[in-house]
Amino acid sequence: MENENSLNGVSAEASKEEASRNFIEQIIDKDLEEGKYLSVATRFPPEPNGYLHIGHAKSIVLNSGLAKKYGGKFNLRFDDTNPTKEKTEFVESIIEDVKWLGADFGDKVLFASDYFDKMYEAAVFLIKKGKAFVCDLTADEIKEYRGTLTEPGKNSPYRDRSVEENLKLFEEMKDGKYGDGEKVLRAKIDMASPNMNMRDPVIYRIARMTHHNTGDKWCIYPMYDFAHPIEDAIEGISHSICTLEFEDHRPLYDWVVRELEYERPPRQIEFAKMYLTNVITGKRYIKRLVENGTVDGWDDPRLVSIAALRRRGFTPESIRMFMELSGVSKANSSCDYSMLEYCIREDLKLKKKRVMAILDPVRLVIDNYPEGQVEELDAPNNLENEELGSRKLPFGRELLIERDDFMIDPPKKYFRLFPGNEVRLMFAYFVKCVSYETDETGKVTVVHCTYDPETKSGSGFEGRKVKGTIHWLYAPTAVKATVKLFENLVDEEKGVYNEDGTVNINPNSRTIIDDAYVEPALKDAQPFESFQFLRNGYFNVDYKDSKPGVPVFNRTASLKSSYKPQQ
RNA sequence: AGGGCUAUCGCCAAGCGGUAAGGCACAGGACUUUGACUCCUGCAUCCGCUGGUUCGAAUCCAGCUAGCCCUGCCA
Repeated sequence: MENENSLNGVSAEASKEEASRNFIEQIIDKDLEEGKYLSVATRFPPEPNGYLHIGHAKSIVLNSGLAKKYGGKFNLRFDDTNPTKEKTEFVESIIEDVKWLGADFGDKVLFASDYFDKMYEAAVFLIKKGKAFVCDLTADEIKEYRGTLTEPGKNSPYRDRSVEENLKLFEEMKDGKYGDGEKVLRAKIDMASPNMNMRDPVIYRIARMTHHNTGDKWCIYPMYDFAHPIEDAIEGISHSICTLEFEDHRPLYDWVVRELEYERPPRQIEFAKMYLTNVITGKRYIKRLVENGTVDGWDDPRLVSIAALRRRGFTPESIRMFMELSGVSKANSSCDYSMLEYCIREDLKLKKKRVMAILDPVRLVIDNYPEGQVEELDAPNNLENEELGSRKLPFGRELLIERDDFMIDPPKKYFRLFPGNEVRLMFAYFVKCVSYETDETGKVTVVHCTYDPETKSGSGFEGRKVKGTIHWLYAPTAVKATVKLFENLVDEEKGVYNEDGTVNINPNSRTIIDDAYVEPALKDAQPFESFQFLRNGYFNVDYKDSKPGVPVFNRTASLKSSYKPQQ
């Protein structure tokens, strides 16, 4: 019955999902069963005030995934109720990132600001019910009146204004009769509530700012706690999923939808944000790193913004797999980066061509190979996926191999090249090291080998086996390329943050290799193209630094290795 | 400290009174034209602590402890 063919972790995970549902799905199941909702509608409601990062991806994948799973709808809605922080630049980048992640929001982007008229009407409705009042207290006074965590607040002296007066005052606020901050509209709830959010929260403030969407139409703007439930209700959201810090706001959320008398009010559910261990996501920290040149920009491949992950070579599939794997709960947690790396390797493994690149070259000369002779060898692009076909590789007397694939005096269990040892050149012949040359500093400059024509790859030679297989490039046609290797931006020994608010940067977070070499065909690799460089990892063509014919490769992830160099 | 939430293997995370799933990581081994992949094997006698209820508790009760969040006219 069950699909037994699970090539990757996601489908295996998906079938398990049938048995074990996360706590949100359990709530939804129950709601649907009880007829509380007829269908599922979710949303991702970012404020357009910055770039999206891996943490936001959790919410996007969760919400859009839920809608898909339950055959419901998923909305992308900008929560743009505070013009002082928001920019069109960010709405564009967010749309791009959400699309890239593969979340289906039905081709329409929604804006909270499109509901400003309805929110205004809702506020008037509350005033008429005697549930909201215009307050003249200053911000400082409101704070004073609010009380503290352990002491109740006290009522505003303006709390008992008549409905008529409130109506008039609120309209005047809208019409611009008052200066910024001069008056606010407040919900009339309970100044003695142990929940600070319920102590007559401000629901509308005056702010003369040009809004990125509505321009100068409004000088009053609704607060999050008032606006959000209305946005959800207008869109027919069933389950409004947000993060843990809004748990205390739920009573207010419920108060708003109840007082506004919505028929099938949305339900807020909170989950724990997912973090990655030892990464920087804070805007102000990243801003500083960008400004002081520690990183290239907001999409520096060492960062974990969606744009950075994309540039580094992560795929939407790998991000989604990561979110599946890491689960959903209410316990604050921080995932190891290794889990994300596992996902990208898993996704790329069968999809990408496996080619040869030499990151740190040393010359290898096959002494008994005819000078001037060049042959074309056939090399499968992916031994585990025939569909990727094969390519021809030039081979001749002078090759380039990886410097650490040769050792003059190797430790035990080193089974690459060393004097007297024979290894296989991948897709080519067995070669045996006969001698080597060094420069005056003792650095190896040339490795001399002899090859055995009988051992040609694909010839079916079974005469003897070798323990090691190394990769190589035919020197005359190898293409020089730049390769960038990355380590965590953060110094993991020290942890992310210092007491003084600075971050600990790993001085070796990026290694730029200008004289790496790749196969001839890679000269024309296109931006965002990915390859596995055999034995070196997965690499992706940098879309910013590459130029036509001169690719720059970012290492997305290394390959795992159980080889431990011994003393 | 007033309120809210959370505590299960190094990291995620199932579990919902019947005697600790799974994944990542890690460690062995097999296989191998990537020391990769794949495949085996191992990895919590114990569920923050202490009591209690029960034939039986990670799951129920009580009390503690620790962590996170809340006093924006931010979201």
